[in-house]
Amino acid sequence: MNSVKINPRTRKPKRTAYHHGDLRQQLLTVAEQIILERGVDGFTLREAARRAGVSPAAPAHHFKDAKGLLTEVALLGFREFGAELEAADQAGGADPARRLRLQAIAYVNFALKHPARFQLMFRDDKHDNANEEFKKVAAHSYRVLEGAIRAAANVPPGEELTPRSHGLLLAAWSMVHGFSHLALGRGLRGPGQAPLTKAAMLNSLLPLMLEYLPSSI
Amino acid sequence: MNSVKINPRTRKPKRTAYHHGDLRQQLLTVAEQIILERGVDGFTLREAARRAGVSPAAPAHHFKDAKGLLTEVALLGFREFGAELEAADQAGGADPARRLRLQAIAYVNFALKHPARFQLMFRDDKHDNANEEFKKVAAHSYRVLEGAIRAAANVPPGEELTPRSHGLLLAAWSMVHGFSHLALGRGLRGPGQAPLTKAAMLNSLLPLMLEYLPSSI
DNA sequence: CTATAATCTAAACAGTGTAAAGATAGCTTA
DNA sequence: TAAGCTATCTTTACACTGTTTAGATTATAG
Repeated sequence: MNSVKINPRTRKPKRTAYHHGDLRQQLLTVAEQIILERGVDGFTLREAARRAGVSPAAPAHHFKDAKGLLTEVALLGFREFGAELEAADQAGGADPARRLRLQAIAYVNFALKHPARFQLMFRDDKHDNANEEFKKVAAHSYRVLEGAIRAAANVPPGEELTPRSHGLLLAAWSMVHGFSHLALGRGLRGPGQAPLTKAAMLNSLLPLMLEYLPSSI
Repeated sequence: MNSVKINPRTRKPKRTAYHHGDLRQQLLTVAEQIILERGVDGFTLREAARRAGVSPAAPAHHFKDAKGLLTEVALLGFREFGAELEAADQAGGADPARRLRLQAIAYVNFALKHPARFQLMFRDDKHDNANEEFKKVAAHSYRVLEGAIRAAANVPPGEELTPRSHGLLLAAWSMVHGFSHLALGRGLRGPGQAPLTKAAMLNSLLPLMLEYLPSSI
């Protein structure tokens, strides 16, 4: 029962059969590869079709259009993102400051590990932000952060955030979000404007900043 | 001597003469209008040429290509951005914490007032980041912030930033940069996921966050 | 086994950036 | 003033893009 039917076409992009067999999944896969190689804006639907070995019109049967495909990629990204934030949060145990700090590291770590995915996730013009499922998973990530803030500020779930705790949330979120964006651009430089490796940004720069992460109200 | 020859073609996009007379400047103007109306990715070189009333190939004589034109727009944006940061810095007087806070407000204010320009400025793929003049003006904005940090941390110019002051810089920069990005996306929401006006984000949300702006070392 | 639905291809259209070749106008120099 | 040179612009063309339409093929349900 647990045996999985492995479709040979899943592996070989160059197929000979008229029907692909697993096109939807493979389009998601190659889309991710493309935005990784060429950036979010380097993505083209035709290139995705090409890599999947199908005609340019084939994707339309699985996704409304290019935006629909990218929406799905972003959605999957948010799912993983939320899960990693949650794991970090739980690793923090009962210490709210530690929960917040580990979430912050996980946030930036995700951005640097999956740069294209991360950028896509926050590029509203590239996906359908009206999509219900998308809004749901995005909101979930937000709520993981909110959870740690509530713990730090002693605001029980259900109650509205106080102005001060709201400020704390904004400060923490903006910090990691801004750092991630700067790190993925040409923003962050080392001494003498030298570009930095991702490892350097994560292991050297980020800890310096996190000294200033507001962790209590 | 000081009388300025006003070229009528500067105002009327629909021109009849073969030569435009002020095409370079007008392309910069309409480019800014286009990215404001349609977003950074909504920009097309042909549309810019259309609005300037010239053929699709005309812009090539003033800018290498579409990227070249956008680079110039971003460069002009950075010039104004740097000037506004500098003005805010000076308005802070001798109080380092106040200098930092006013710069932070100016940073976010610029992003919300010129959303398209701001997004373009930090979209490395949309402009030629090897351009020397561009690097210069971008670096200038950075140095205005650095100045306030040096004052706050008591690090004289010339000396390298201490790790702690470097962290302070990263924290402040990331905060305002991240807030700006979230504010321009669909990230920041009010109670009940309701979208917020720019005024609300600037006047209600931002001050809450700035309570946590690290202002001393 | 057949009808229907799902999935794909082929062809076409309007749009894009940019390159090449030619037209026009402004400017310099005699 | 006239000639020639250079800057500026147009026309045309090409290779892309996303998406639509009509038709081909295959899978599947009855």
